[in-house]
Amino acid sequence: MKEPKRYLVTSALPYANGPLHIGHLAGAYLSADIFVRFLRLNGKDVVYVCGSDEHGAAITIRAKKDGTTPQAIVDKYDELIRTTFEKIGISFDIYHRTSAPIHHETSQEFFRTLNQKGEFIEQTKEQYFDVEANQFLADRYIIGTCPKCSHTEAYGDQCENCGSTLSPTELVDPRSTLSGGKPVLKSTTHWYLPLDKYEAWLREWVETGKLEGELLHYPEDWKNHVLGQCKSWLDGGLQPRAMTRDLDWGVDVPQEIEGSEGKKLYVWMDAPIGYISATKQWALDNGKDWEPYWKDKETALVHFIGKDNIVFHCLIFPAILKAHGDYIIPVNVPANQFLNLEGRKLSTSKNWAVWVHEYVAEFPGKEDELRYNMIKNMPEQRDSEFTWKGYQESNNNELVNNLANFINRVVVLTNKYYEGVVPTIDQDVQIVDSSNQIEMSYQESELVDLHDKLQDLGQHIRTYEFRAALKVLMEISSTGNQLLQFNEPWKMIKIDEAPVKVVMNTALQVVTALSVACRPFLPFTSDKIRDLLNLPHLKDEGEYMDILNKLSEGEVLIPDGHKIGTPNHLFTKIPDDVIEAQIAKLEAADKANKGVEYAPVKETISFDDFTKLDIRTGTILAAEKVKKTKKLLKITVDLGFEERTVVSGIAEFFKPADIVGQQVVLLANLAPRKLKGIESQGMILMAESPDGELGFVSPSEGIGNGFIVK
RNA sequence: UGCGCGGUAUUGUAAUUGGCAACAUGCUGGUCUCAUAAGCCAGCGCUACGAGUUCGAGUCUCGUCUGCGCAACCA
Repeated sequence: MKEPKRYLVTSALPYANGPLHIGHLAGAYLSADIFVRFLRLNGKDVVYVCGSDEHGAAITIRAKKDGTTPQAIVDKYDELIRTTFEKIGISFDIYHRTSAPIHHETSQEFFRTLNQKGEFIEQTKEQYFDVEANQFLADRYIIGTCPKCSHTEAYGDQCENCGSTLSPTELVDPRSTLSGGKPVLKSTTHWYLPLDKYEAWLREWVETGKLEGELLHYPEDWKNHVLGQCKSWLDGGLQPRAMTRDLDWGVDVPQEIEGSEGKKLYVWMDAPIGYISATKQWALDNGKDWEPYWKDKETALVHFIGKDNIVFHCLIFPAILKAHGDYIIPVNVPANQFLNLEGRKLSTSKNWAVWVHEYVAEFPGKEDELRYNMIKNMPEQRDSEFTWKGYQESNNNELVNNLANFINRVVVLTNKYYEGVVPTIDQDVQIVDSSNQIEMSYQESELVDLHDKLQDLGQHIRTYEFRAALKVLMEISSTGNQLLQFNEPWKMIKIDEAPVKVVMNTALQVVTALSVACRPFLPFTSDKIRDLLNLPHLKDEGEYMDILNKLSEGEVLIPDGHKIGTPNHLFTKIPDDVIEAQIAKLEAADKANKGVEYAPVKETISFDDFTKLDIRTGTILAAEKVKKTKKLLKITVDLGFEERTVVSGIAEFFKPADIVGQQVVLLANLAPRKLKGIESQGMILMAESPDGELGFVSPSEGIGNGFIVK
């Protein structure tokens, strides 16, 4: 495969329903930003697009809850997300939004074309409709009683209690989570994309990189988990997928199509096409032509996403593009895994997150410090973790002690010895090189080494190994520290000036190289280093390529006689109290969040209904984990007059050994039921907190076993 | 439950085809004084468990335990 003529890079569209947290950054934005900044520094033709995803039911529901309009919600978060990205230095060529007219037109055009080409299948199905909320309900918005285990809080697609897969119509006594009311079945027609029809070419394309005989990518360039998940889907057999929904907030199905009334495009017929409409808007704004970026085979299309989006970007969106015709499909989808925070999953609803807009407000001027730690811990191959302690350490030990300190040493010494002027050197003077060797060590050999490292760094970025690339950057800085250390210019200056000039000149070349090489990762720092060197800021127009060329031609990067600036600390240490405050804030937010939402009170029952229940006191005699299950414990309860075996889904919260002797309250006349082959004879009553934590309900001290509870 | 990706030093992470287990941090000792109590040098310490294939296994196979994800509109 040839070097592409141009690149079109996308990051997943953030949903305009909340602010950005560090998990978003780690997933789809920082990596893409590094990639495109590097391409620009190599003089490549690249367009980087993104935008707010502003449609869908969640936004409508949110608006209803907040007593406002969907448009207001979307405007608020689009603005917040947009400025947050800008502050943290994500360098989109355009950040668009899916509410823009040009996007509605583009996605409708896609739908129209697919419809005309006969790609869709129309199907009519019965779906639950919430009369009160006046909308059809997605499976997740319906809860009811599980037909298999009688769990009363089963979702429309699955029962979390027994794990069985359900369809909403199987639920006994279904109710809407929107209004709480009983939904009615109503028939509705949708357009389905027959993904099963595309399965063969999708499989060949993903697994071999070949499409219609043409090699489009090497599968070994794709990440393991990306290939794995695609194969998993393909092996499971692709199913036709509805491309329309009954919603009132989204892109209309084109009006001239029969039956389009009240129908909106499904998110996957909407959001990814946002990449295309964003490109169109960018072209309009800049007097360019958008089409080569999406239609020319010499364009490399790269989607940066989180792992939850893999199948949509690797299978469904390519299928849509190909079904439409004329469009290219992605050459790679370097999905990242997930970032955890202090040992727990990031969660917007539980407020367990570091919000990026808060970070930039609380740590002004420290954007690169966050970027650095996040790139260092980017979940490239597996889930990884952000901790405030780790952030502090990487800042203090690596950015301050290694990088900033090296640059500061060079600037200070240059000012001290040469009044800030880059010294002219004698090429024939030997120095000690950075591996502590003196044989054949002239400035030239040291600069060859620098050239190799820069090349190595670039190679890692091209193969989406951003952590490895960052490591090389820090090695360059370490090498600089060693160069100073081994040559000890502060001693040598008293003996012989010639080698000091060589060392300082070389160190200044390294600093200049760093100002360019750090650009993709630490854009703000790049500008600061350029200021220290009294060189113009980078314009991101091929400067990386330039310095590589210069080095291979044996030219210097910063000329003799150039007057540099005065010393200034690039990074400062972050003290313990700042970190402790952040951790405390996180915990406080988490605590404040607990117990906020109460489930609504259920339907009134008669006293007779209540008396049907036989509830008894008891004590746990023994407990053991049920093999091959996550949640189940087999528990033996003493009821005084007999012992009962009960299988209970509490293993996530209690260890078997800890609950022996626990007094409990047991529903004793519940119909026995087999769970994992063990007969459960009753139900231990538990209190469940709004976020799903369980606690025992137990009689007060001194109450014996087998007593009736009423 | 199926399927996918994992489990590596105190901690966080690396390891093209099976071939000396690497980097950062930490800790111990040494050294330097240009620099932000920074730098540099030396040392300490590791492949979840059990089996198999192999001259050789972190890597391949099987089993066990275990984390996460997808299926199920959170990057």
